[in-house]
Amino acid sequence: MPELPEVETVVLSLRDQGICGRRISSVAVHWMRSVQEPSVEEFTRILKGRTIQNISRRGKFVVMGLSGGWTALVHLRMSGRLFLGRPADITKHDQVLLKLDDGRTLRFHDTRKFGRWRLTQDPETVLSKLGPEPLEPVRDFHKRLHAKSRILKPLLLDQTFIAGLGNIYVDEALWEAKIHPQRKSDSLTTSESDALLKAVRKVLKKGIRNLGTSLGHGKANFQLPDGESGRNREALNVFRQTGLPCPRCGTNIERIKVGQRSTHICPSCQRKH
DNA sequence: AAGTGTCCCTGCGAGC
DNA sequence: TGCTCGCAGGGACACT
Repeated sequence: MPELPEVETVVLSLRDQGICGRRISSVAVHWMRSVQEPSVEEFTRILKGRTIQNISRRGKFVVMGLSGGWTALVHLRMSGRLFLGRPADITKHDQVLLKLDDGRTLRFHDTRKFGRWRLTQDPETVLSKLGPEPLEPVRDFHKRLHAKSRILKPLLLDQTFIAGLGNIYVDEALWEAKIHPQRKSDSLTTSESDALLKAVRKVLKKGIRNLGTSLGHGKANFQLPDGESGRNREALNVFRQTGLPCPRCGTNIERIKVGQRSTHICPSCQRKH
């Protein structure tokens, strides 16, 4: 499940492989709903002939700046991947294909078909709704936690509160900060809020260093654009570690439900009260 | 305002 | 072996 570190890894990798400056020579959309806006016809017509000028990340969005003032926003959701490869590599679940002028093809591969592309001249309409970037200076984190009375985990997953976190890194951060996911956001002390933000940064940076987390058994859900998979899975402390000893205290990790999401905690380190 | 339920999808593991 | 079934999960949206 691509979260901030996985999206960052994809962006850096595509940039590293020289995607910037390449011209899109043709476009093919195999699953219509992979394109959220505009219509598939317009999407294809507008993209064709444009140059990819830059690529970056905002929250979990891949942001591609194109010639002529257009921007492509790609959200990978559950299973989306972006590969740069030869046309011969094309496989079953490639939903959107951009053929480039150097002979390579940018492939949007998405087995579960939840991923979405948007092509817009005003990306801020979408991006301005996102909360702050956790790896940049975050102002008034404690104050913002106390401005609401929300259950902590769903709040951290809310992209308008803070951008880029998903199920994996929220569980890891809450464990790191020794805070129970069902605590109310306005119950945290200032030192707990500080510890939480530090923990969020720590787990995200570690995820990026490890080139992302690949899950699944054998088949990686997340892969780098060149087909390699991240190695952060081995670095996880609680996520999908149910029944295994907590690396800090040895108590068995438990799996609970918080807001319909499976959640992993150490019942000794993370107390509700 | 905060929380719950439903939908979108496919692959996988469990149970028979 | 081969089938069905339920689950996972980010985000949008309707509803309470």
